[in-house]
Amino acid sequence: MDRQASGALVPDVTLDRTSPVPLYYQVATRLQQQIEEGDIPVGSRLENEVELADRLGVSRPTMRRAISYLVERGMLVRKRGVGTQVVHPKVRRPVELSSLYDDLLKSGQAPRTEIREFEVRPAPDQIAEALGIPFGAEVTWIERLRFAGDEPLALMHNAVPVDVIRLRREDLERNGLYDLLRAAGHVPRMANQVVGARVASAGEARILDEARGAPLLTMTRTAWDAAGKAVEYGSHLYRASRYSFELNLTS
Amino acid sequence: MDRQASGALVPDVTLDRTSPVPLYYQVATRLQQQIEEGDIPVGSRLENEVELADRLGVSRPTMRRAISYLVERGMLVRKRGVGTQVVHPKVRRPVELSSLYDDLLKSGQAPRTEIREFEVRPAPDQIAEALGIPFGAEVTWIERLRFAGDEPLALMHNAVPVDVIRLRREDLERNGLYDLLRAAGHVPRMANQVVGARVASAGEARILDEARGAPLLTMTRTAWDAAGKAVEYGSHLYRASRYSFELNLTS
DNA sequence: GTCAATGGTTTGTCCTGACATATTTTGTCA
DNA sequence: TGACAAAATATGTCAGGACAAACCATTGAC
Repeated sequence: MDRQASGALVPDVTLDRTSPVPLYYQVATRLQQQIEEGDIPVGSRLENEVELADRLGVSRPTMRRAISYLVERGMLVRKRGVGTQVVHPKVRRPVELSSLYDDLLKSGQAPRTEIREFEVRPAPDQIAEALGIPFGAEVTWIERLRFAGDEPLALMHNAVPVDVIRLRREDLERNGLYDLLRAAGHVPRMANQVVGARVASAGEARILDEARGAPLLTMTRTAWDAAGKAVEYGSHLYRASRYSFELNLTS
Repeated sequence: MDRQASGALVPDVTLDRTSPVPLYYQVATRLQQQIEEGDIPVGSRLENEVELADRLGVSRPTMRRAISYLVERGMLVRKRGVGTQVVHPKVRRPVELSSLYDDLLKSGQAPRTEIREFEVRPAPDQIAEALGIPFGAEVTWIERLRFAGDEPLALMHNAVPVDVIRLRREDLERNGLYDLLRAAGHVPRMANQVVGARVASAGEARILDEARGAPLLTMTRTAWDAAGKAVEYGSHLYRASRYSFELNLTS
């Protein structure tokens, strides 16, 4: 019997030690590729850490770190005394903080944005509190109507502190708010969302091209960047007939 | 000038090296306590890793691991060349996979459950597919009406594969489904949720004590345990007038 | 024949040591 | 005084070794 029997064969990978990309990350990325492409089948056991590290020419801590990375992302499961297994792809999808604009782009629909209101003004108390900024601090206040194709989809209200990013109307027409925030270095990393439902008022129904009394999804959100700075407050209305939230959660 | 000036003082902690609890976890837990109790103020910089490790009598990798643990939970932020800072508590809440039952308990309301249907039967094709089990495999099928106080709150439908847990009607009346799953060793770790809205049919309105046409929140969810085994499928209806989802997301 | 002990395999934890790299501060020179 | 260079400081990465603990399968005793 030979060591190969102990686990699925992980193909050799070429590592670049001169690259600024960390070794553990290179290993993790190749491993992920091979899993996604099916070179390492779902449910199969990997070779043990020591052998793997040996064969790839890295130390065991580095190998462990690469594996840990994939374990945290839900692709692998480790069991002490047993080994490391590839889990089912269904469970693998990463949690993502995405905006409606991103979602539409990904699903192949053409997002279009009509800006109905755009002004810099002091934040209302309730919003200042949600953002954790002083009462009366200035924010950019936006009302946008988001279309998918020709159909209106969502009526969105946002407040962004002016010291986070100086928004311009033109940029907002072409890009999603989250793209602009990311580009400005304020990557949204955490968010608190409340999702509810109510029926449309007459005015809302007219704007969204729905009947009065139609069900609407409501979402209010506060988002923070990695440093804990509040970057966005949003209060949105979605047509329930055309949109629903898809979420992937991890404990 | 003395080294103490380099960062906030982290009080000494007592570590138990004979305990089965890992050192890094002991360190992380004490650190978390001190942050939560305000001993280490929000926004302050910690001492550098080497000093901290030195003073607590652990190696730097162990210290780093403890800090990394808190960084992943969003309590600390590290910047290379700068230091480690305590972030604002608002951002800190951990992502949790909780059930409605848990949520109600936490918010101090008294949850009560009326079981309207309970049977073991072959899974409908659509549900079998969501769970990733063979067509016709047996599941426990449940319809429950959940009350908060005296008011009906949600009408819940669930399917749980029989090989995951053998549910009993009595247990479900006293406990939430997630508690039972946890106790059986199938801790829900990942979930895919779709949240939408629609108006109540006449039958649904009668059960939920709402008017016909009242807005309802809909949620369908599939949950998996750490090993990637599907443990639960749920399709729920919530009264929008009495309930909304609160979510904490991390990228 | 059944149950308990045992040994091998594998991951989990922890240590020491070293060098790399990003950032800020200090110091020097024009 | 201003700009650039160098040093100090902090986290990031990587190696190699050692022991602990959980799990599984086999062996052995009753």
